[in-house]
Amino acid sequence: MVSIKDIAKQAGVSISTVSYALNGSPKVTYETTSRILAIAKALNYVPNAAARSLKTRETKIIGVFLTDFSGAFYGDLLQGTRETLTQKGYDLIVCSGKQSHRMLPERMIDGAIILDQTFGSDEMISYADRGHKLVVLDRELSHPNINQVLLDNKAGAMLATEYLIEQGHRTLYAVTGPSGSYDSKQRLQAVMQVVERTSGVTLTVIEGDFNKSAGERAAASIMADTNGGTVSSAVFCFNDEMAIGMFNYLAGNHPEVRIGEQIHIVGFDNIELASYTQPRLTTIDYSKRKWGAFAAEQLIKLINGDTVDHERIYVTLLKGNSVGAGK
Amino acid sequence: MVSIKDIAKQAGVSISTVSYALNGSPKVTYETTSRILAIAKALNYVPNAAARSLKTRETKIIGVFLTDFSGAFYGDLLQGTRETLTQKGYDLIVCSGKQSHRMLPERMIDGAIILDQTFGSDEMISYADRGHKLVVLDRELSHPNINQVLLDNKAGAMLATEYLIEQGHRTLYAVTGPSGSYDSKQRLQAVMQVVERTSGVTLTVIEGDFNKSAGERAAASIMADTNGGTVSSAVFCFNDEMAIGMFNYLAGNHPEVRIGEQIHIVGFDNIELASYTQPRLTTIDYSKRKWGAFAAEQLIKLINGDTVDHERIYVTLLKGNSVGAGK
DNA sequence: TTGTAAGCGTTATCAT
DNA sequence: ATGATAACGCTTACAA
Repeated sequence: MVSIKDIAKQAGVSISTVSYALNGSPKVTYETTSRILAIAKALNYVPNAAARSLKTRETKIIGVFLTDFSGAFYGDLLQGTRETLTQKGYDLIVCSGKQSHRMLPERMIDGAIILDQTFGSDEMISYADRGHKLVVLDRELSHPNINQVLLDNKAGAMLATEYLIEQGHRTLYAVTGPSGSYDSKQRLQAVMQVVERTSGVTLTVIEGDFNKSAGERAAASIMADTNGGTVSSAVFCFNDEMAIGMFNYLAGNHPEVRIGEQIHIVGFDNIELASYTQPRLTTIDYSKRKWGAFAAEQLIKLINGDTVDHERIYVTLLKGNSVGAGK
Repeated sequence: MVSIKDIAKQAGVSISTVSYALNGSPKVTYETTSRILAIAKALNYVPNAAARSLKTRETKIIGVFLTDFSGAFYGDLLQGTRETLTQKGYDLIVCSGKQSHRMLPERMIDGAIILDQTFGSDEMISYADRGHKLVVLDRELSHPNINQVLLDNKAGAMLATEYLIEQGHRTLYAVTGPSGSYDSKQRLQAVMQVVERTSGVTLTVIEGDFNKSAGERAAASIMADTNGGTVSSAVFCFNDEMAIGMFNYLAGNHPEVRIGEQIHIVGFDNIELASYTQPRLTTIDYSKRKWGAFAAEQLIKLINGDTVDHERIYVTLLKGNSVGAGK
């Protein structure tokens, strides 16, 4: 491995001069600087990150922590994050799994953006207490070193529920996320709020887990409830994944039940797949890229010691054909 | 930041004893070890990655480099990689973009798995020359420090082409990837080989780029060619993404043309979306998880100085309903 | 303008 | 069984 020491030797100067030169310090003559740069290039010199960050106590790398790499959902978010970070002079790495948590306390990254239910809040707080900077995307967490960038879940859930009611539906179902999910809790609260202030509406809550299989199970249960779709029903799945599971189940087991006629379905997230369902899924849309970009921005501010308010990502109702008018 | 120095002071021992104790060396008494461990925990001690890897010259982290984070395609691959790496005591980070290339030469990672067309082969070779270990998933590269784990592109392309011919189709189209793509080149070669040894088959090659839009353009061009689908045609899209672009274009612009009847389509990759197309896309399938796992395994072997042969991922034809019999 | 030297937090060799 | 100490490659006062 070639180090600044080797360059110094070659150039006949001291290592500090080399260091200054490499970092473009004006303290070194243009002449020596360019000579040193030339030698560095000739020797194929590459700085050693470990040595540098041992000294500077920063790595210029931000970590994004996800539950898994299933991607479909995260692509745009990461793209948005990366763009912003690049522009601020930071690099981005994506991590998943308990093992990789160490990257933050061990200082391999300068900060973390977290969208990972399995990441403990207490764990995060203990990191924050030690001075590490975090942005959370999936929970509320109050700490000077933690910022939140959250979806406007309540607005989304209200939009969805009100739309179903507006369309004349009175037999509502809500398929939730896993019990620990902040997003799911928020959505359910909003749904109940809307239902409570509307008379004549019945709501059945079905516990799900944000996976396709939960959507299938929910569909089965609803079919049992509604006499095989004879009674019309309107379902708000708390994410698109489950809505699609529901589509699949119905297509496979009840081909006679038509979505948007006997059963009406709304999702949440507007994932890519949602635009390929037949009929097109009605869902809650928001800019995943902006979400990622905001998170990055907030994190950099935290790192720079700027004050930051929590951010909120606004959502809209995207009307597809999976919801029709109630009779 | 609390360091082993602090622990040493508290415990009234030297830093070397602390270091040994923390690393579970048998040189230190069980007594002192447990005392030191207790103090470390009490002080909330976390080792500093930079300092350690400055000394040990390793980070126990592997980087996977992708063209982008669009995920849909990479989820399983990364999952497979991560499982294998975890088992071998390594962590995984996912990187994308030119910026992040520095991680390898700067020794922030112990090795790299590369599936990124934009990563220069010459760049990789220069890294390999300096002793860095790489596994490439998207090109052939001969170097003692580089291993390849490649798809069996030829087999896949042959399966697809032969199937189309077998089904009685004679007017074939091939929609390729971008000109630089190794996978695309391999597939095209195999297609041509099959076509050349079969009489009465005409092949038209349409240049694509692995994106949906290329599939749309190709569809338009084929429609023009075949008098709006009046003449039957059979298309091998070199990936599913383009095949789906083709589905979209046809659904939007030629609803009267039925896939699997007037036009027959085969894809490559069997991405998740492929199972949602109507009709189900016929495609070339392979285990993405196994691909990732192999790559990880090979890389660890390289790092350990073991000898490694190149690996190959086998593929199969997955029959959907997007190809029917030719008349 | 350039050099000297201390120090970042570890590991590991050599003494004791 | 434990301690002193050098070293890893770099940054940065401070001195010259």
